Amino acid sequence: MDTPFRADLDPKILAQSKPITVPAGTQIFGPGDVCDNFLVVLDGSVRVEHVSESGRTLVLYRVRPGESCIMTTSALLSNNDYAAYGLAEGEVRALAMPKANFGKMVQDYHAFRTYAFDIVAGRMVDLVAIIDDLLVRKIDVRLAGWLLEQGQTAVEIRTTHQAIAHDIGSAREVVSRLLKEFERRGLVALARGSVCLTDRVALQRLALSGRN
Amino acid sequence: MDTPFRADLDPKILAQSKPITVPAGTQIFGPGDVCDNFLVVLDGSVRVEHVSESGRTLVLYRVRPGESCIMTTSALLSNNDYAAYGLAEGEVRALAMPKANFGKMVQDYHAFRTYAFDIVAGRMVDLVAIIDDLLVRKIDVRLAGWLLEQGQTAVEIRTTHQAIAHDIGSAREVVSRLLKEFERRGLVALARGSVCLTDRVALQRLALSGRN
DNA sequence: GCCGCTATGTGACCTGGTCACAGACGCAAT
DNA sequence: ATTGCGTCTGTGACCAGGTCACATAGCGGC
Repeated sequence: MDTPFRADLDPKILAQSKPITVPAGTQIFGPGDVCDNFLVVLDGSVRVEHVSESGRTLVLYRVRPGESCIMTTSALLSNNDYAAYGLAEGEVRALAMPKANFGKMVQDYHAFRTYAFDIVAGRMVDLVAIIDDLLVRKIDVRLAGWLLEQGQTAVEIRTTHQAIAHDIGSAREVVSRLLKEFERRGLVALARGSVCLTDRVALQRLALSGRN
Repeated sequence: MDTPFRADLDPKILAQSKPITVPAGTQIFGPGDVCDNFLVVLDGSVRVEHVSESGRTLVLYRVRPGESCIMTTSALLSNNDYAAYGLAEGEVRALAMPKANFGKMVQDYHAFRTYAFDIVAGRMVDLVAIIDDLLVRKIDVRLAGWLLEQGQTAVEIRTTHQAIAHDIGSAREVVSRLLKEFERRGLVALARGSVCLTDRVALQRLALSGRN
């Protein structure tokens, strides 16, 4: 995906925002970091996690190609320090724009402003969706949805129950139990470190059942 | 509280954003509404509630004097329709700024931009705090915190268990049970439609116990 | 008083998070 | 291959809290 405002980029500013590449697993930003760049992800994705006061971590959302870490940026622009980590999932290529240039862009380009608002609003919606999920959606439904999302391209998903639990905001034991149950019902096949989707249709049905 | 960017207001724009007053209980905006004004609350507060697909409602945050409904505004600016209600709690006085003027302000005034980012970042933090609460904070702790917050000025809080439950994202029965328990322990005194705080210190201790 | 409405109390039940611990698998060193 | 260790997975017991069903209690209008 291309950055949607690319056509509007001032060549001078574009020249000043350099492309960067970070290896998989890098912590791109952390709580307390001073972030003086506005990042637009070009390739790969950045997982943004919140760290609660109790030390528990929770996946808030993922920054995908064409999107930006504007939450952190705006948090820092507004002197609101915000306890979140950004972790590179896979190798990440991104465009780094110095803070000053970001300000100029917001000021000068209507399209860029709209883009920024889009991102912010999208994040808001993400967060509210999480709240919604936590309050009303059953975990089996969330799990089924997660499996389908991860398994769009391949049948096998390589991950651990622990990681899944972390992603959907639940506990490892619960995920283990549910996956076992799914396996009993023939929806998935389990192996150490992997889950294979064997009945997407049934999973789909389950995932959608919580939506109405 | 005064709007913090007042000094920066272009007189022409200020002239175009008219003060409005709405009576208590008014629904200021609702899902599907076209919001073509940027609102800054001057007096009173606006409760913003999200409506989940299942029909359940949840209090997201309150817009207090000096703050604005920018979430909805930004959602609309970015063509992201967002299922939320805004309800006037008490009589609300506000400054309504037409959308076009808002755009101009963002473009022209650095201080206004910062203000806008502040609000957005603040809302983000609010939402994340809710998620945090839902995941880790025990309900008795949340209830104690809520009681202290509401009872800052008076000893008696006039409300129903149902309303409290709605506010802290729990169920009426749970609130009833906990309040009864609090009463047994001498922290509060209960009557139909009211809760009196009788031992703030103990409540404080309880409210803080979940924070570390 | 009586009626009707809303607020509150309570028990039974279910989901899901926590704790404790037991296996099972995978890999490396010997 | 065997042993050992670390990680991943399975499982039972328990608890907090949400849901359901219904009982009761306060309060205003008649």
